[in-house]
Amino acid sequence: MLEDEYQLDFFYENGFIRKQCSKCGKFFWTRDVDRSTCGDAPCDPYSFIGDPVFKKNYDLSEMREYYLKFFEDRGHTRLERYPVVARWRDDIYLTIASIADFQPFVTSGQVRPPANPLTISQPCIRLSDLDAVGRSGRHLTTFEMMAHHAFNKENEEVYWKDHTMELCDELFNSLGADPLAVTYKEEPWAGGGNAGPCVEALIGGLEVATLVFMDLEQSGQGNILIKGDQYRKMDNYIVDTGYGLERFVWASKGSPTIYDAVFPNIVNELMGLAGIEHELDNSEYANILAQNARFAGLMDVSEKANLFQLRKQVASSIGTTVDKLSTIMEPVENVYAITDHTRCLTFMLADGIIPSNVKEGYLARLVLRRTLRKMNEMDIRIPLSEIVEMHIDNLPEYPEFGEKLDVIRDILEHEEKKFADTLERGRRMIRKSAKHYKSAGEKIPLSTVIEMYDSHGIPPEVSKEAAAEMGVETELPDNFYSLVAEGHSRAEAKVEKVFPYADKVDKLPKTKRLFYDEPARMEFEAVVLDVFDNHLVLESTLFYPEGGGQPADHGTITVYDDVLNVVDVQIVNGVVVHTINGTEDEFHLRKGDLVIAKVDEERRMAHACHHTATHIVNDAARKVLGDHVWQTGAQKTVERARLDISHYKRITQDELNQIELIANRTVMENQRVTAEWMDRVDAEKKYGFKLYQGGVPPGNRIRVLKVADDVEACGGTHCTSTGIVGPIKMLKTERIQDGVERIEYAAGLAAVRATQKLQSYLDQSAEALRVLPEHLPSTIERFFGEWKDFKKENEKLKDELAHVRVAGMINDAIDIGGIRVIASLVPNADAEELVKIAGELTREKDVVSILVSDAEGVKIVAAAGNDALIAGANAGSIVREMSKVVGGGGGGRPNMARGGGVDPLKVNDSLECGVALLKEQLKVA
RNA sequence: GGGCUUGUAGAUCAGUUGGAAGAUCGUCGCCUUUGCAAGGCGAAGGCCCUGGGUUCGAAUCCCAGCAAGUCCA
Repeated sequence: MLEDEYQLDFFYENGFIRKQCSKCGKFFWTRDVDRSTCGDAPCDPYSFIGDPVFKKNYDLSEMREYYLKFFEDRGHTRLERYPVVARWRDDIYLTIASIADFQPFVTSGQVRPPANPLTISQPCIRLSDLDAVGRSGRHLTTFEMMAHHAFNKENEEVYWKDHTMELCDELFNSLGADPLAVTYKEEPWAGGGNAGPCVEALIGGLEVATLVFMDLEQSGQGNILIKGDQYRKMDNYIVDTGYGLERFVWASKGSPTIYDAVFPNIVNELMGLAGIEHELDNSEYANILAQNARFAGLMDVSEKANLFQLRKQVASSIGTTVDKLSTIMEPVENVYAITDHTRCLTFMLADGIIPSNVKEGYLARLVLRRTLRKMNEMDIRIPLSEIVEMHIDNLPEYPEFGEKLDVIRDILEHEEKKFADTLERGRRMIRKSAKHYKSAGEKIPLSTVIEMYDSHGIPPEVSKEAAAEMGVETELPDNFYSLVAEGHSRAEAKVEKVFPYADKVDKLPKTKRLFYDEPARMEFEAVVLDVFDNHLVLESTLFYPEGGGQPADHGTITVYDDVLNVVDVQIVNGVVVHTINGTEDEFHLRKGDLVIAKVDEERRMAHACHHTATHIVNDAARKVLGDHVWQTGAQKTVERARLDISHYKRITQDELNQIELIANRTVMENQRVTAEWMDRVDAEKKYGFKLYQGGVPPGNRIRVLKVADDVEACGGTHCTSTGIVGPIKMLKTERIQDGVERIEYAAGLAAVRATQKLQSYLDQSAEALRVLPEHLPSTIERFFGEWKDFKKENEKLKDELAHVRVAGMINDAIDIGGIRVIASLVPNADAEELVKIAGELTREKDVVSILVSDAEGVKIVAAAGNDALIAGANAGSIVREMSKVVGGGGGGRPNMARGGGVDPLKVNDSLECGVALLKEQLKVA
């Protein structure tokens, strides 16, 4: 079936023939009648190294510009790149392909494309082959996907396969590629719920472009089977191409590795710092790298076993040993990886990712720490920010990077310190553990190494190294990381809550939402469209459904004489569903009834104040903390609101005060709050992706809300001007994740109430201490100091008291088998005092003391001096038995034990019991 | 979003089965020394993160919170 897809006029008219690869069996198109292989790895090895495929060599910006200009000249609109962090999507963190820019709404046909056809060079980040980066000679974490896209609809076709192939082929020809060297391999493509035929463009053994003709979508009813899944034709069909900028540059230069082609000056600089002579003019050295890249091109080197295979092949091809080769290659590979990783970090941080322990922030930290480890290994002792600065200088076509330099430097310094601390902490833990296993004469077990990594972030090599310094071996198998993964329990798939009547609701027309046009109106009449149990759908409503962190409106709906309470309002696919407190039996509503409804105005106003305040605070936070601040969540209630923002440090009280001041200033300026329905594409162009801080709404048109300098796509109900918000009172900050700060505040009347509450805390505290509130800090400090002094003095007095008492008590000792025994009641003494007395008494070696007190129930302490112990006395068992008598328990060591009970009347019985037991122990009849 | 680890003296950390809060470094005082480095003797310094619970008794066990670290999606 799919075969027909590739029978293009373009091929036939341009002298191509379809062949089947003699090695992999796949079909491909070529102009070369003698060719028998498809041109892709592993069927064809790299031939471009040392033998560039284009007539001229290009650096990144030249190549990018050439490409974009080429497509611009051929009717495409050039688009600015999108950020590497996919702010407009909630299903992926990073931009992994140019088409990701247009998913999901443009590709689904819901939103018109920003231009059609268009061309773009989109920086992408893929961390899936992290281990291969540096080793394979071709893998990068960050690359630019140059692309031209055409979005076709039935009866509105821009262009499809033939023209796409034509453009691609023309591009190669214009760059001076040998037409006979270019092959186009057929390779059906599927991913992310879509699929379609695809052609890979290959030259010199290198895949440089992928041309996807996306025209299928996954569907249970589909009749096209690809890789076991069913697909069906889509109404719209999309030309999704991807040309690897870095690969084009590499192919144009023919350097041994892609790294030497893409950022040669930084590679050289770092090689120098690492003390490696990276002389590509040296043909022997260049040959090693080239051979490595050629062989690596044929395999996946992210696995250790494969890496060894690679080494073996390269070693034998140049006539050396694996060991010798490894000592040459490993440092070079590390430097390549460092160069690549730092470029990745440059894009990540400049586009606003804050390193964190969750989400995309974790990915940034992962790359960052990996880089630091490699730098450490290579003994490159410069701040990370210096390398990042080199990249920024190297990428003048991204002027926005330079503007972020100060924040980036700050973040990097902070992260470097953090990692150094973590490692130092880890080394200490390992040393401790090593000491333990050394004395036992054992290796450090795997479980410890896993825990060090999993719970404390200490890479296994670091553990091993630290242990080795102590002369202890470490158990560290090759499949360490998979063992770590095994230890993790599988996350349970969460069951998403589905509205039970979703099917029926889907058939109803979308509810007219009146609250946008008439934000001040609270009463309305409407016709009932349908009723499901206690859920009610009206044809129009003033009730705001929960959304955007704003809770649902409450209120009443009156029908005939029944007043029904609305306790929840949700929106299901554009249909607003009101939930009534009660069951259907209790009220009598039918389709077509006319109801009078009233929204709880106070609740709505409180929400509106907090919602508008949230935008104001967000704006103020960005002004105080910096432009990297990004809203990651928000929630409003009647009493308070909270805003989560990305920030790499804790917010200080001083900063919070500033935010509060700026926010209240915005309020006092009484600026108009405006909401405007805009075309999505226009809005994005005008305001950027900051629009989507509160979430990404669906649809072609979005509601753009402007509050002060904050512009966001927001569907909430708001105050009409900032003055109406009233005072904004900061309540607290909280660190909900590393890199995410939560600010809590109250606005309007809630702010006044919050302030009053704080005031009452102060007043109550001041009153309790009988001072004025302004004297609280000094008074409390004094009190706390005095309390500590009293505590110490109390301790001292008890010591002295014990000392004094002891003198009297020792005289009352009775002799039991040569041991002096003091068994007595010490009235009102607490356990602490008894211990002191007993301790004091038993400094005499031949003494056993059994003390009982009637404070707070019964306290019992027994102690035995050294001679008494030898004679058989055991305070522990004495106390245990005595405690039973008074209805409690106790125990301790033979020389000192404590216990107690609840029955003070049995104090004497208990003492007698203790003495009797002691006699037994001392074997005195 | 899920998992794991940790909060004890100024710092780094011990603290057994629940039963007398410790070590090392640092600080202070005295001694030794021509001086420095160091050594000797001694001292100060603890809401054992917070709040509940279990218990005669909690740094220790349980629950909740706060703070910190870390792995993964």
